[in-house]
Amino acid sequence: MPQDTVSSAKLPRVRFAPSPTGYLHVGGARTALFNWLFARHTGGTFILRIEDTDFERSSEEMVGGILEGMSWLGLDWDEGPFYQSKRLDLYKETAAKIVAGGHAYPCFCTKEELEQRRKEATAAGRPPMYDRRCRRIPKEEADARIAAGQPAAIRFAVPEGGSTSFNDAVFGKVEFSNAEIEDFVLLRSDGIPTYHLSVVADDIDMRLTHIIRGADHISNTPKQVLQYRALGAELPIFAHVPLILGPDKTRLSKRHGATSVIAYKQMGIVPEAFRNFLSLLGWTPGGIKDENGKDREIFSSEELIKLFTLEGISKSNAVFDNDKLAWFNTEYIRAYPVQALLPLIEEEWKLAGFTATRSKDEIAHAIELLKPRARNLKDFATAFRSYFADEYEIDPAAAAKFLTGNVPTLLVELGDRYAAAAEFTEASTETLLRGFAEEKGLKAGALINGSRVALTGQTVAPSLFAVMMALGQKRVAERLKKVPQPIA
RNA sequence: GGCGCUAUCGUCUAGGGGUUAGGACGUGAGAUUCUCAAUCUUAAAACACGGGUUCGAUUCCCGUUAGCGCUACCA
Repeated sequence: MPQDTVSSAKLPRVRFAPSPTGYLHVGGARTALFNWLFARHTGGTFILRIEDTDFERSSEEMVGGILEGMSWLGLDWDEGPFYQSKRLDLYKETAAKIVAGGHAYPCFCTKEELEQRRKEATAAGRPPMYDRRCRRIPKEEADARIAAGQPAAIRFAVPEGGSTSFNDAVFGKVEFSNAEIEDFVLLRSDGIPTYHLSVVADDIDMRLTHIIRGADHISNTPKQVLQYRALGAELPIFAHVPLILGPDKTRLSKRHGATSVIAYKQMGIVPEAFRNFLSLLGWTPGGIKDENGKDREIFSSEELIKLFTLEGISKSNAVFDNDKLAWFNTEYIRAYPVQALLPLIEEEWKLAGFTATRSKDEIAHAIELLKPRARNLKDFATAFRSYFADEYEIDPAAAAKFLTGNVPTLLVELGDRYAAAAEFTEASTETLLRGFAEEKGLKAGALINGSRVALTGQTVAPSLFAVMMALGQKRVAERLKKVPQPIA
């Protein structure tokens, strides 16, 4: 046995820390997924932390939405959810420690004053950074003003010279001149921490080892590094993940359509498909070949966990491609065993207020038949309705294409033949139809296509005789006899 | 504007000092003729630009351009 066995203290601890100011969006979900994958890959701990210190914009409802999205994606966490709103004491203590160390000071400027000065600075072409005027207030005076009840925010005293850098696991060394970093607010005058303080306080308190988050946080990182130093805490490893963009290459937002993860569920996307698709946005296992020597794209959760590394994260932003997601979805639906698909389909039926009037076996048979042609779970409640219930619409376009001439009339007669047929197998139904077509002197194809529309209401369907087997003799006969006749 | 980051087909990406620059999605064409958004075959499609370094750069370095991010008592 190696004497230096892995102690649990060494295992990675990571977190997903959404702000409940909206539903779980695609970008957040991807961040959560990467953290989860990393934790599961390394045997580490995945923590969920709700960053709800913006009381005006946060809501419990949004927390519920985020949790719902996480569970839909199958991302389970080991600790939490922790709520920052319940940990305010920790932030106050942390701020006090930074002040005590001489790295922060009270600031008496009001929000209005600051805004005014910022406006002036911008107008004058100067950088709109805080001018640090309160930093020069003597300690006695500051103490006196606080004692007198004047509200004060706590600002971090950023070093005047030099630079602050960190080694990012994705981007490498990133350096910022301290002159570019303003004396940011740690604690607001009402005692509520800002993001800058609460992340650091929590990340230290929760003993996080790796901070995997969106690249939009790169610019914030030096502010956090400064606090780690002021607190004498060990720096975690930062890994910034490139952003997900819309088709127009701007940051993905509502303008691009669905951004909430739950919206994809509602569109009939299978969670594993979504997860697989998301995992490959901004990350690559590095050219894993399939048996044909082609790069693989379909990976099970287990494979993803096994393959995931921080090194595989790419540096450039990725565009969210709905077409590719749709492809993953069809691949997953196709590959799913019926038994796995059934509960998902049943949920769709429920949502559509639909009741399948079929036996379990008939349902399973139909699903198996339909899987290769499904684009999403919704299809089973809409386009494929005729396989599961007897009320269904005939697509007018399909009727216009194939229920023409004397075909409808002949289909009625064909219905009688099927009703009277002694045998009803895939082979026998085909023989019967082809014989009937020959007898009537027209191409079998015309009757096949017409039958398909009459039987399913659709032009997209499996092989007609397979469809007949799924429907059964009685329904085939009835539906053919009920085929709508052309009005003229 | 300032600061930071990035740059391979339309999109996701593999690759990496010498390659016919590979795959996938999407798109085009053909096949199947029992339809189809299914299936099969096939085609078009990329190293942003300019300088270096080098025998040789798509690959390494610098610059330009473009894109994105940050620039709050939001997170």
